[in-house]
Amino acid sequence: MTDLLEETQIRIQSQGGRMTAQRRLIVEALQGMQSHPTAEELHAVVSRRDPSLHLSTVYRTLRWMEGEGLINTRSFGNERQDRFDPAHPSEHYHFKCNTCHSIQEFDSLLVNTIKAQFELHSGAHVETGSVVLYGTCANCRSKSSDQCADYDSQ
Amino acid sequence: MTDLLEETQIRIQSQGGRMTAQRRLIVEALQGMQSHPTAEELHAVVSRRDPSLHLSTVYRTLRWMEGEGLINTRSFGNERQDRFDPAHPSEHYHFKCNTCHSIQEFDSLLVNTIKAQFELHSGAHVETGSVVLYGTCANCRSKSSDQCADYDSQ
DNA sequence: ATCGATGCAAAACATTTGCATATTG
DNA sequence: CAATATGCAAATGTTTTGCATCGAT
Repeated sequence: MTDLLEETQIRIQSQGGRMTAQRRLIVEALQGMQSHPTAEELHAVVSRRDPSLHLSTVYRTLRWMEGEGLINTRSFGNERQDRFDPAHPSEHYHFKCNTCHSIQEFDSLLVNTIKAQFELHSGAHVETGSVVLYGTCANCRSKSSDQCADYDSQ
Repeated sequence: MTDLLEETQIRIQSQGGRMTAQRRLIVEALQGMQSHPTAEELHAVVSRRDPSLHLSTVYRTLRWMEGEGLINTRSFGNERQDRFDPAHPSEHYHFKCNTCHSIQEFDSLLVNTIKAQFELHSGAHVETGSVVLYGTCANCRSKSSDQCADYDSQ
């Protein structure tokens, strides 16, 4: 998947859908912000360009893209809201900083080993896996602990 | 933690709290059902013994236990509701069957390796990790595919 | 012109909270 | 008796949905 907008175009047309200004804004915004916004965060961004673009349209577009496999929906830690993640072709995993709440992606071949081990001892067939690590990111570690406190909201 | 009810007793008393019939029912039910019930599933169980026990009491008890570290709150897959997991002393991981939606626990030393690798290449400090595998459990695999379809609700 | 997408408001759903009452220690 | 926990109802926050209207093809 080279370009999310382009791929979205194709999917829309292939089912007689319509590319609207709203959809374009939403997909571009999602591409533009790295990391994994909530629907509201995404809405805040697109609102700057089109203040009348409604939150429900953001949700509808995101859920449709999810159904198309263009994005993935994830819930981290104890956050109440869903986060939306452009669906990279290969499975990847996440680290979330408990201090600044930023999310990093990473990959690890060991997850395949974990899957294989579990399949072997349980008889299950494993299709996908989610790994989320929690801790303190390098950036927050380098700050003094009292500075970090300022970031510890939400 | 040998016995959840016993440990809960101790925590309650150590802070001038009170062991009520409701709390006892909730903790016993949580111990009794293996796996990871939602607040509503737990409420359904305790309701059979005390129909007037309110859902909000279940939530309040569960959240208090969570704060005490007696249980963990988890959200699996795209489920809307939280699930509550008696906090075993050591970290453990989960497999969820996409067909019957049952949850199995497992352990793997490899997760520590994944953590260490990520720490090394990112400079972060990793405290905890969550791993959830998804697929088809041994039980569902042994059934024919059309039988499985009956279980595929929600 | 047609049919799909949007904005809006209301519904749905999970969870939390305020408060009067009941219960525990 | 005093303080804590409960039941209930109402509030909160997130996501979904019905419907009249708008807009893309």
